[in-house]
Amino acid sequence: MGRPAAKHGKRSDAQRLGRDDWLDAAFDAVVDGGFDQLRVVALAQTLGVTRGSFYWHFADHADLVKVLLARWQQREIAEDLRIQAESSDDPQADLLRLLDLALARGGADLKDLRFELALRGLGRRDPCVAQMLVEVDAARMALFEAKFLRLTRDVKSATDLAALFYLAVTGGFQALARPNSSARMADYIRSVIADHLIRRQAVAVPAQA
Amino acid sequence: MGRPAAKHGKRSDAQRLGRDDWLDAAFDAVVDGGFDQLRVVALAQTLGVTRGSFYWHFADHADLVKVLLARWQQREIAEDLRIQAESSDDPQADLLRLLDLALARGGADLKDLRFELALRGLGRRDPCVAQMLVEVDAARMALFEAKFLRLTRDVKSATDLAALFYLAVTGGFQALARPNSSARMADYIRSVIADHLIRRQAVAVPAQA
DNA sequence: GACCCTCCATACACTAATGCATTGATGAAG
DNA sequence: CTTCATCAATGCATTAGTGTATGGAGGGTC
Repeated sequence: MGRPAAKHGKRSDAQRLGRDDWLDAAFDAVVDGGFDQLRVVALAQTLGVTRGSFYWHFADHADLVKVLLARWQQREIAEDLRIQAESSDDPQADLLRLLDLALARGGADLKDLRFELALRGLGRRDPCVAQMLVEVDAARMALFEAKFLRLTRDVKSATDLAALFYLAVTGGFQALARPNSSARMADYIRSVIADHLIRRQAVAVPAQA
Repeated sequence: MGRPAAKHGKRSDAQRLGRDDWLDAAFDAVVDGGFDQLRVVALAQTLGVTRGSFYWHFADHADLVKVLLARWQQREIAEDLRIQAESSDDPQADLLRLLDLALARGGADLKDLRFELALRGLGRRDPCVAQMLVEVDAARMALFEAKFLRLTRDVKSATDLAALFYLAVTGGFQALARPNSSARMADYIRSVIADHLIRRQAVAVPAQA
């Protein structure tokens, strides 16, 4: 069954594990199982080592979660900055690109998307996590508002559209993250949001006013 | 600490528990904690009895979940029919009422809303639960589509608007179910959806065509 | 008052998972 | 070659939670 091959310290084959290996495994475990199913025994098994290794890298289970969350937030901030830098002079195209990016998070297996939903589940109980999510949401909303503002030239409707846009995307997460969710579904959600919340607003500003 | 007051069969005071008492307690436990935190020991403690009682009413933990899910689905179907019966001749007013109903689920503490989110979390892993949710969603969508169809008179846009409406409402669940979610937030979400997805469509059909 | 049905307590066995201490292997630096 | 930091295995103690068997207590019924 592929057990550790020998008794004691047998891992000379250069697949020694680092902190990130554990974090990656934890990420995957959360993706399909949620934070409540995060078990260090399970991680150790998938990594092919015993728990003894874990407690060298992390203080305890809570520490793992803390670090995992911190890493996610860091990446989220980085992603945010990256997107902000890639802003073009066509807000409509930018919004469509943002929409694609959001609905395809984590590639075909939607890992990032599922992770974020698990995270929001955790945030429903842990006020600290909830606070983090509020900040992330605020940052994203700021992005959307800026884009919509250049489309509509009106603060009120830009704010509203950004909110509605984010609500719909969040709702789309729910729909896409379930098993057997087809790619057709993703395309439909994408087209509906694009048609009714992005392209429709463009009639007010023909090309670039 | 208010222990059972004596040793053995001390519950003559007419607070003998029935199956529904356990289900109600389980519902509350899921509302704040999710399905993964559902523990029969915890339920027994909140009900002031030992687990011995539980295993009289239910075969095991899985049985509890099964029955709880069935009861939820039944109530959901009943609610659906009730709403369908209360249909007026003003689709716009109906939609606004539906919106209010959806965003206020479970009263001020949003119990139903939080339960449904926990359920969707479960559905992400259990294909059987996912299937049930698909059916519930389809039923709700049918309702929305019917209303929007009377507003827009166009099948395509009615379908799209219903989908977008449901996406936004689902997204609203996420935003409202977190701790410290203000009533102002609920009002804002409600107004945004109403303004942009319901009232805006009414210009196409002035009063009743 | 014998009988049964419903609900609950108690006790026990079992599993899963954590946390920690100790020991051991490995490779790099000196 | 020794030393040292890093990573991993093992074993043990502990906790939490489940499931089950058994034996009631209480009340209704004939």
